[in-house]
Amino acid sequence: MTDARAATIEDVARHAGVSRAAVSKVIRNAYGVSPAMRERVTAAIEALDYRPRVAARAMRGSSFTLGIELPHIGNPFFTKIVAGATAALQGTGYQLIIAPADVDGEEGVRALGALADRQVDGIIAISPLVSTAWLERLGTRMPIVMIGRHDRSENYDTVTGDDAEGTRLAMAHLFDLGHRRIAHLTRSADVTHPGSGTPHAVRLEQYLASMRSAGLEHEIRVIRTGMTEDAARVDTLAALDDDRPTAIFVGNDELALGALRAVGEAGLTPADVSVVGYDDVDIASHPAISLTTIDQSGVEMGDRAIRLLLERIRDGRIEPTHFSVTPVLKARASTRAVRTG
Amino acid sequence: MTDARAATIEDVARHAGVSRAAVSKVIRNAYGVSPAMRERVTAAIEALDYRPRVAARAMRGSSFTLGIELPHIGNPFFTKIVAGATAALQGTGYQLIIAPADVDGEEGVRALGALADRQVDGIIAISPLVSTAWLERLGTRMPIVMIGRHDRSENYDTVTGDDAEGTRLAMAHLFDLGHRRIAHLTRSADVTHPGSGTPHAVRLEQYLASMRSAGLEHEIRVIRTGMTEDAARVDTLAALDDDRPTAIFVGNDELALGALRAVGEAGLTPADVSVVGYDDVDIASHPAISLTTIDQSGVEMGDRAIRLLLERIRDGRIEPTHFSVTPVLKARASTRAVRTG
DNA sequence: CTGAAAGCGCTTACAG
DNA sequence: CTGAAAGCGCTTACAG
Repeated sequence: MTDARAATIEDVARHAGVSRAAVSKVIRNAYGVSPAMRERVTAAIEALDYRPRVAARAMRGSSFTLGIELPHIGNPFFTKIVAGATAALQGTGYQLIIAPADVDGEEGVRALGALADRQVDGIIAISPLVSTAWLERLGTRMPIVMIGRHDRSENYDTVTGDDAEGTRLAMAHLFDLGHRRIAHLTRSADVTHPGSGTPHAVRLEQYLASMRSAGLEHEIRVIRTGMTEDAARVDTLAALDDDRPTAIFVGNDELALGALRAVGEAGLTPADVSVVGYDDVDIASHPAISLTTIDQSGVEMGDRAIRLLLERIRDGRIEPTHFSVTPVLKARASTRAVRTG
Repeated sequence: MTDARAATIEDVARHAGVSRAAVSKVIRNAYGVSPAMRERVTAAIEALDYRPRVAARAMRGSSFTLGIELPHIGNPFFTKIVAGATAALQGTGYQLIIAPADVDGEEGVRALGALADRQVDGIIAISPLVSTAWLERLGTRMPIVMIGRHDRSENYDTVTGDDAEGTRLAMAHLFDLGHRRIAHLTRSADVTHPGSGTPHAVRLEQYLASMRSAGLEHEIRVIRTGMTEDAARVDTLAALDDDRPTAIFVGNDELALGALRAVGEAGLTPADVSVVGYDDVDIASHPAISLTTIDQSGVEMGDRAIRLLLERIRDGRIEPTHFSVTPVLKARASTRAVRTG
């Protein structure tokens, strides 16, 4: 009835006939509380349906909230990372909040800043488009795990896939199938800046290296596109010209789905143009899609990122840790032996 | 250098030689600030790289944060809702945080509670598995928009698809193709409880009604499954027995993809067993998938939910509003005319 | 083991 | 237009 405002710690203390400090201790499971007091307080909490305000707690202690910055919520690979993180958080008392940075590339700073402003106890940043210096500064303020990028720092942990190795696997697979004219479809130049350490940068560099060491420098062809499947479809379609490649190594699965769509729309099949993706999102294994790709276990990445964060928060770890997952080739029907003619 | 702790409003006030109240007014763009003072404060904010702590603001005013509860982050339809919401938030000064409830059905309460504990200024709840009474109580405390469920309340807004109409479109399409033996693949009984108003409940009821009014009561077959594509694959496979249906109307696209996979694994094609989904997720239109489905515009739902929330927060609207999007049939290759034999 | 008091960083009336 | 003071709901030393 008199539901006007939710109970506060003051209400609970009064109801139980104890001090606010005592209630606080019970809530936090702190030492120095008699069983009798614990019982009375617990009963009062129950009776008043009391829940501590996170904002008030955050002012003095911690917010029991971990934040994850998502560059593009439409990408199912990121979704797998979040699923892994969510599962790892079960029973820890911490809550995950996601800050989507969907709109454009510059939004990463905003999303990360928004998490910091909310006093989260730690942040997972997925291949954020911010400078190492910026992230390092944030890392002095709170625990950070960066997923994806290969640049390291004393101030934050990293969880990465071995993108060079993954790319080598993909290229070797195509070479084995007899392909020589292999194009690479990747994001715009600002995401693949050499030395930036982004997954896309590393994959591009290794693509170039693999082509060169196979003596195929003259066959190198880099196609640029945006962040979405549809952008990839449009840009692939434009690249299926007279001089078209026999295979395309694509920077990630979401873009590879667009490339596959383009191949179909051009009246071709994987027998004409093979497509390899990267990530192994769920739909890649669907028989109708059957996309050859590199599995880099997003679930494990999310799980690991949470563990690293909790180590810093609860165990007080300071030294940076760098964890790497091993990529695995998933050969499927979207890659075929090159036509001999 | 002395980056020990981030600047507070006190630091800014001192730097600018004004009171904290003055800084607060400038931040909030409140009335009664001379241009000169505004300029000095702005300069000080810039110089100190000051950002107000959200937790502190939330204690007195608002958190400028909106929360969205996601039942299952793996479902790309929910992802579209989030994308619509994110876009609608651009330039409003509000930030969206997502609370995933991925783990199991009961997690909805936890996720919603977590958002409430964080003093968000408003909440979007996607078909939450909580009672109307529970949600109503929450609605007295903060603005709420519920997406999906058809139950209404004086205390919150709703954004729904016309699930009965969408189901009618799907069933009419199958009838037109000559199907009679049409099964319905849906979630477990606790999600389709009659009268609960969940989308799955409404779709199930309309499936039954459509079958009955077509004189096909004896062909009714309801197959139950879990929340994931893989669960749907397994349960569909089990249903492709000697007495198998010629068509399956599936509760949503994610499950329909699993059903499609099962059809393939059973050595059949849509020419043997047609499949209709619901939602029109992106991959449904991929030529290799080509899933017939009902488009209910998740992006528009997310956009609308944000607008309704902001109306309550900023304009002080009190009367509940109910918004419905109109479903559209997307007929594709996963539905074929029934074989005459 | 228990509690009174200070303080976290803001906003909000209220004086001036 | 400007500022001093109270207060939001917690946690944290510090006494007792």
